[in-house]
Amino acid sequence: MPEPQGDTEAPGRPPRRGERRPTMTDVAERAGVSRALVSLVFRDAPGASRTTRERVFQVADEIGYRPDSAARMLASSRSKVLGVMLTVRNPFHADMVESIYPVAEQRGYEILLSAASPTRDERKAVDALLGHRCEGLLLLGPTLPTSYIAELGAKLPVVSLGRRFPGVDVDAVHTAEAKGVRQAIAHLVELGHRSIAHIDGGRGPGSAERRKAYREAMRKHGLADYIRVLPGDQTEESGSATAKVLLAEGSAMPTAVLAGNDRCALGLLDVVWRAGLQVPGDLSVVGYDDSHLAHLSHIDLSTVRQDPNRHAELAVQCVVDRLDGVRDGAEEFVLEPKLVTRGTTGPPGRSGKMSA
Amino acid sequence: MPEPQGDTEAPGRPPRRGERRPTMTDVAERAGVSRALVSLVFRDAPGASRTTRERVFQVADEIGYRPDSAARMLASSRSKVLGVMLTVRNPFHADMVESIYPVAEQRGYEILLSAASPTRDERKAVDALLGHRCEGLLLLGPTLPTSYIAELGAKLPVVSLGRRFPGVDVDAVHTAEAKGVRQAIAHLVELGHRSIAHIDGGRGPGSAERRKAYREAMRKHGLADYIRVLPGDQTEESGSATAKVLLAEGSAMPTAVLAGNDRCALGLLDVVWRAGLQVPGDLSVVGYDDSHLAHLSHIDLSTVRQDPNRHAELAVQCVVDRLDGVRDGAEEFVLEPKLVTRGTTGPPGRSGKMSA
DNA sequence: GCGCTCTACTAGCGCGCTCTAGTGATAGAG
DNA sequence: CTCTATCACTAGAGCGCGCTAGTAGAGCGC
Repeated sequence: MPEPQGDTEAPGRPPRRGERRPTMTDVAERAGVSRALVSLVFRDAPGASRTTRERVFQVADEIGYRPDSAARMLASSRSKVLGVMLTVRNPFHADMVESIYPVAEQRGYEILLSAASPTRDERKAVDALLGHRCEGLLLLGPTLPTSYIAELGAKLPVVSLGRRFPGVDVDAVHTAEAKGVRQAIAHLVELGHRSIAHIDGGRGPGSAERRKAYREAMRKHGLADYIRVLPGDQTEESGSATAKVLLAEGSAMPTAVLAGNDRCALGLLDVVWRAGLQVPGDLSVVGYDDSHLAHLSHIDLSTVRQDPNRHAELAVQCVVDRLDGVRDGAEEFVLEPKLVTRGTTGPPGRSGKMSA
Repeated sequence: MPEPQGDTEAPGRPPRRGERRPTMTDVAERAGVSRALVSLVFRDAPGASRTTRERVFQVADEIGYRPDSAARMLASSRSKVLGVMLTVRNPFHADMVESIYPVAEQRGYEILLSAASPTRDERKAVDALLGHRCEGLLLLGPTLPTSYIAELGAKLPVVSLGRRFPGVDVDAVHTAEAKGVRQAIAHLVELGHRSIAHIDGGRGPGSAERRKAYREAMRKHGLADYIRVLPGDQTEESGSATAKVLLAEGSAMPTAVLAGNDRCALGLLDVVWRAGLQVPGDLSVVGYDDSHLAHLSHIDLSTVRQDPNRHAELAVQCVVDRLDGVRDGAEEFVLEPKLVTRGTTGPPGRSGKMSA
């Protein structure tokens, strides 16, 4: 029976659930000023006295007025909204989203989240954002084809986090993958490891660079013979699957593994622990991302830190600067990674449980 | 009418950055019909011939027209948008979000995501959604005070997932916590366990019910003396912390644990595995949620399944029905949980590694 | 011819806001 | 006294769309 609306007559009719949401006009009337003045106050624009300002805010609060962003963006043709496309399961994305909110807010932008998932591809997620008039897009680890990214980039400021799109007019923020890998390998070598394997990240962001850097770093340390890239992707599944493969090798297995990312490292660790091996005694493990997972005290994963905060900050700044017309050409922000050594790395010292 | 734009007339070319985005009027002009007709076509309303319909769509496609949701919701005073508040790190939330999208789409609604996090409380997340004119709200495991929920519920249709708010005019979708717990305990008892502990979920959704049900189930099985509720919350940290406490007890530790949720179970498992104990030989573990994590082959967690798909379906239907005026009083949808036995539960049979 | 219905389409108001171009009112400068 | 400057505020035109009321024309029976 309570149908939404449609009958616009009868100004004083008792509205049902949720009474007509108060508008600027309501505030203006109640405060005894013009609608324009209220608008002024809410936009924090100059031209209103202190007292009036306060009264307007007070009245607004009383009647529960809240500016309508739809009308606002229609009228201003600026939405002040940035769209964020993410994969809802990815913990590193979660970290970044958390950081994006405050940074955007400080710059005066709102955030709209749109999730990609197996049943909802990235294109769809982006489409939703565009429909909501986002002025700029932050794409977290996009796997969209370059041509599509280029098309997007032609329409509005776009920044890709974690993946580069060379030759396309789109900004990118990512870490110097090679450096992180070099640090990780150097650390392991210093601890005395020689047989260091790498679980590949597949088509995931940064994987190609990491793979390449791994090979180079190994060669640089004179360990070319130990180079071993295990196929995988950036999921727990691939980590655990690889773990099983390695465990089957018994004493021939590597003494250290550099995983494609933290999730992968996690999957590997679980299986290894479960098999009764000691970490790092029997196997040292290094992750990549330093996502929330790695911090967890029971995991205590050595990993390559990619500062999600800094990523977020740069990405937002990137887009906002472009919107303000500060910058124009595509730019690439390369962040310094940092190896964080925690409890999953140590000298190779077999504990004798190898065939457990 | 100001002329469209001075230097940007070039049909067929994708719009350059900063170029005025095409409107309905543009489509109408180009197709040689009225604006109203275009509107008609895009709303899929009757009153346009097949041929016209097709031409309009084709022209729209050519110039890259995309309906502006802001204008749309302003004009119709219906946004056709449902807001979803979630905790970005929660895997069970991720599962639900994935299911919510298709269900909402099918019902003709869009979804707006807003994340709560340690640095962005739920109120703020909800505020953002309201500002975007959501017609209804889906709150995933809200921890907001009842009074605030009631306030929200008075304004618009709200459904809470996983947490009940008795006495408030707000719908709720949750599983029959007690049943799930009973099943889990029965399963463990049947396997021969007597000393079954429960890690509490703290203030998390469903925790109170689970705790109570645990106590009752234990009593029912004549195991009142073994009742043991360990303080915790619904994070990995609490699982691992509890694991350490239990491990310190040596042979006095319980033979089975019912965790507050899957994340908690995970934290516990990692520590237990790492300590070299066998699961389920030394300890059986049951989670709660059957989130994505539990499925992972290397975890293979026995857990109480809460169907996220069904949750999503019911929740969306709940809100939509209320919006359509089908229903009015607060309703509670209680779903049947289902114990899923996987690899982390088995008969208690100490493997002798207890002091590892 | 007339009225009637049905289909295909159009005119134009207004959703809640922003923003430009104003209006007075007061104050100091010449 | 007039002239300009500044401040506090207002009028009113849209932003892109939905939607109601309307029109034009075709078809049909009488």
